[in-house]
Formats: sequence, structure tokens, C-alpha cells
Amino acid sequence: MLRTNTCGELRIGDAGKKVTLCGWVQKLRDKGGVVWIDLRDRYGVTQLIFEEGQTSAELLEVATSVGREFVISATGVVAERYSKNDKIPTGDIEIKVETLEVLNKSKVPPFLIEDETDGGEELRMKYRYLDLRRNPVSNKLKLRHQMLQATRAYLSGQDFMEVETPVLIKSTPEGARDFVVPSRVNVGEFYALPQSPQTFKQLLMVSGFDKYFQIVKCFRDEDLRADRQPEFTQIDCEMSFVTREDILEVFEGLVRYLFKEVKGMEVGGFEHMQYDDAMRLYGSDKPDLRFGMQFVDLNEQAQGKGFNVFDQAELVVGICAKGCAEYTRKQLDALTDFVRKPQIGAKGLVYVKCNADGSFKSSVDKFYTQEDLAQWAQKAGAEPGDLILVLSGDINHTRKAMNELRLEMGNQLGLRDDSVFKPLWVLDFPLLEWDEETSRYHAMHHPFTSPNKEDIKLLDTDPGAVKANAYDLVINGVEIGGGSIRIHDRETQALMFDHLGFTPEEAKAQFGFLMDAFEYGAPPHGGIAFGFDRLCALFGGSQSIRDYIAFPKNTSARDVMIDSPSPVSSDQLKELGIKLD
RNA sequence: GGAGCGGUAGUUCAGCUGGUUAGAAUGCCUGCCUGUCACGCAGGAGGUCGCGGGUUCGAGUCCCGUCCGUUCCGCCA
Repeated sequence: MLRTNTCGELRIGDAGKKVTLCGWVQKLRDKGGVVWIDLRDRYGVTQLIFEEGQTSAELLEVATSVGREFVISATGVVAERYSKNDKIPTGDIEIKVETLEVLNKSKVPPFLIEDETDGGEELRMKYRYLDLRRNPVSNKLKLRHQMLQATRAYLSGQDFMEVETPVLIKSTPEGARDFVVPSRVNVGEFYALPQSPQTFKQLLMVSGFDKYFQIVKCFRDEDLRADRQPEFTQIDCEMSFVTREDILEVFEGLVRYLFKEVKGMEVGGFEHMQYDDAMRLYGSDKPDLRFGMQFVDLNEQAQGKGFNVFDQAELVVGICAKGCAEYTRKQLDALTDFVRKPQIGAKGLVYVKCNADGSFKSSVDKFYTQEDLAQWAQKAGAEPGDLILVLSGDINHTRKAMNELRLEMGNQLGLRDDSVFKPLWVLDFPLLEWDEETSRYHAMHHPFTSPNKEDIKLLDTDPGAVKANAYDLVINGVEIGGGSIRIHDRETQALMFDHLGFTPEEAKAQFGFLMDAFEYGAPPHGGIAFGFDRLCALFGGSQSIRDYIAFPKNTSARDVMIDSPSPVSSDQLKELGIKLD
């Protein structure tokens, strides 16, 4: 070993010991007669000292010549400091250096390698290996490491077996765009990278591995977001001979275990909510339950009073913002601008101020009496001092816009606290979703999801009303995981493909292997997959998953550090039988 | 594919209704300093104002186009 200790472990009790430390020069402070170097590794920072009179002139010369991020090895004696630093764990001691070796030089780094850096996102990604030297960043990967270990410990402890499934698989048109990989051996043919190991884990159930999990990379060639990367990690799980409730119980257990092990937290009971209720009360299939502000249907109260906008609306919906009656004109205008942004798309915003004296002031006073508004307030549960915000229009758009407004108000009122966690199971999703573009239904979850038994008869008459045996885990408004009880017989699976617009031939070509397998004793089964990067970000209190990935891609799906993707040589293309335009 | 915001020193940013030599902080370099730890003090170097075009006597600033970054919408079974 080149070192006897790390830069984070020496304490006052080690005084007098001769040690050798290795690390990076974080900072050099030359006070004239005394020189200090802060030496950093991933365990901490230890101060080295060189002193005129006690340190040889040659050594002082070397010490003052090192620059930031030089890699050095220093040997010396641990000594108690004259003036201590209570801000760092090693602040009571320093190393009186006797020999110092420069193991490697460093160019001046393009940004400060300190907790508070001056580097912007773009630059830090280009020099990600330097960014990862910073504690706040490496701590996030440490959290990820703990999450990985705890996940394996829990699932393995519950008799789940981790099985690896192939990465070079087969492209299918359903779902997200595939990343495709050309085959040299089979010229003109392509593999696809898995969007998830879905079919493989179901085949493992047929094989009798009744509890499977895998922490696995998945790939989707879609546009990126702060919480979406083209390659991401799932905790992928499947179980046989279970009901939906069994699955919810086991994986609620996993999430509780992670909170306990990694954050030392006991989280409250996981709420259960019907998809329909989530949409009705929060306008979202992933409501943030850290605060209330539920939607209130005001159709009955607001319609028929001569206000055309409301009278013609399919839905008039309000939320009550506690204590916001004092909002200024400027603040209300800002909220109006917010809902009118193209991404949100509301035409306008109606407000009702519930004044402290019991009167009401609204933006639609022309059409409504004080008694009318009192009814709104009663329906919305608004008290004097509160503000009611109302949107109207067709049901889907209005709910969506109100969801955004609710979240914005939650932000403004500080109701979305990073340190509070409200897990929620959303249940009974629709099986199918109408796609305007292709004018057909597609599977809301995926085509292997089983319909609720009692709804199967509706498949022919009212496909949109069929509920699926599917569930999502939502925490603080973030979709953390989703799964379903699967179809496990050939007939139902064929029926499903039929309703999704597959011809029998297409179904056979793409998923024949699965339907064949179902004919050899497939057990009833179901499972779930968690977005592991999102779970880490949530635990770390961050919106963006990028910080929790060692080498992430930017919003153009590029790795700016290695500069990929990149062209390949014409020889490579020729070998693969690929011609570019 | 669409919308918003951004691109000025190594870095993070300021730069007003267009006006003479484009600033600050930090980093970097040099010198001084024996208890610093955001060390301090003095001095210095450092700029294709993303790129292209236009308006103007004059453009970092206004207009058009374009590239890049980022957030969101679409998309993500």
C-alpha cells in the first residue's frame, strides 16, 4: 500500500503516529514561514504542515511548488494543532510532513473541486471525472450504492433470485422507440436493446423461478428530461402464485426497508387510491399527497348564472389555497400567466378571494352574487382568508391544467417539503387508452397486463372502460414504480393482441415465443418495476436523476465527455451491410 | 416536432433607452507575510461578447437566421 491511512480517519488519539497519506491537493495556504496543504481523498481532508526551521528548505521548496489537484504522498507525524478547526472531523490534528512525493501533476482544473463549485452543469459534465471528486457529487453515488446493496439484501432475504436477462434482444413496435444494434453475422438484421426485461421475466415464471429480481439497465430512444435518460436502471421484479395484494405488500416492504436502512426513516402507511379518484381529485395519475388542495367540482354552483365561459364548460373545477386571500393583483396576474402558458394551455383563471370580513371578491363579480360565491366557498371548504382558484373547459385539459396550478401553489406555499415522504399506490388503471393519432386503442401499461376479470366482457362493447389489474407506486408526485398482474394463458393474450390491433400473424411473429410458453404450464404471476434512478433522486431530495448517475447524458442524448454518439468508419458500415444517405 | 430561458475573461455573472478604452467576483501568475483553514496584503496577465447576416455614423446591446445548453409540452407500451 502506498498509504497507511485515508485523509478522513486520523484523530487526536492518533497524535505521535507516523503515517503516510495519499491524495489530491485541494488547497495550499502559504503564510510565509508556514505552509499548509489540504489533502483530499474520498474519505475526507487532512491538513499537512510545513514550517520554516522545522522543515528542510528543499522540502519547503517542493511543498510550495505543488498545484491544485496534484496527486501527492506525504509521510510525517500526526500532531495536535495549535489552532483547531471544528468544521472538519480531522480538524484537531495535522501532519508534520517529513517527506513528500509528487505522484502526478495536474493541470489547473477548469472549475473549483470543492463542495461549492463555480462550475456550471455543462462544464462539469464534460469533466465529469473531476466533478465526481467533489463530495456532494460522490455522496450521491454513495447513496446509490447503499440503495443497491439494501435492495439486494431485502429481496435476496425474501428468497428472490437475481437472474440476468439478455441485452441484445428483439425489436417490437409497441411502446417506446427501440435502440437498435446491427448484426454483423446476420447482415441486414438488427437486435434491439431492451426497454425492460418484461417478456424474459415472464418466461422465468414459466420456468418456475417464482420470485425473480434484477437490477438492470433498460433503454428507450425517446426525448430526455430531467428525470429521463435513454439508459436507466430498473429494479425489475416478478412473482408467481400471488395476488395484487401480495405484490403490494412485498414491495411496500422493500420501499419501507430502503427508507429504514438508507435514510433511517419510518414512513407512514402507503395510501391506496383508485386511478379514477386520482384523476378526479388531483387531475393526475401521480398525485403529490404531501399537501391537500383537492379539486372541487363547481359545475352545479357555477353554471346557469349567465357566465358563458362556465356555462359552456364540461368541467368547472376549483382548488382552495389556504390563507391566500391577500394575494395582490400582481400575484394573481402571474398565476393567470402561469396557467396560460402554452404547456398548460388554460384560457384564463377565475379567482374568489374570501375576505376576512366574510365578504367575497372575485374576478367574475359581474355574474355572481355574494350568496353564489358563498356556495362556492362552502363547497370548496374555503374560510375567510382563503383564495379559491377556478379553471374550466373540457374535462381532460382542465384537470391537467389544474394539476399544474395545484403543484405550483404547493410550491409557492412551501407545501412540497423534500424531507417529507408520502407514498401512494394508484390502483385500477384503465387497460386501454385511445390513441388519436393512430385511431386505435393501445395498452396503457403494456399488452401483458391482465384485465380485471369482471371487465373482460366490456372489451367488445366499451374497451375504454375496462380496468386493468395494474398499479403504480407514486411518492411525492413522482412515479417510482409500476406493475401488474399478467395474462398467463394463450387465449387471453391473443384476445389482448387482437384488441390492440395486431393481426394473429403479427402477434405470432412478435410474441409467439411468449404465447407458446403460456401453453406449457404458465403459473399465474405478476410483478413490478421500479425506476431506480428516480428512487435515488427522491431519496436524495433532488428532481434530477442525472446527479445519481455516474456518467449521464445531456438533453440531446449525448455524452459530452466521451463525445458519443459518433460516426463509425466506412469499413465498419460495410461489414454490417449498412449504407448511409 | 413545439414553447420558454440562457450563451460576455479559465469559471460564475453584471453590462440600462445603441455611444468612445467591455466590468466584478473568483481562479491563474509574481512578490510579501510563522497558525492558516473562504487566510491576508500588493501587483499582473487574461475577451472571436456562440456563429452568420442585416439596420445604423456607431451593435455585447436592436432585427433575421443558425448552432449549442437547459426546462417544459408532444413523446416515454
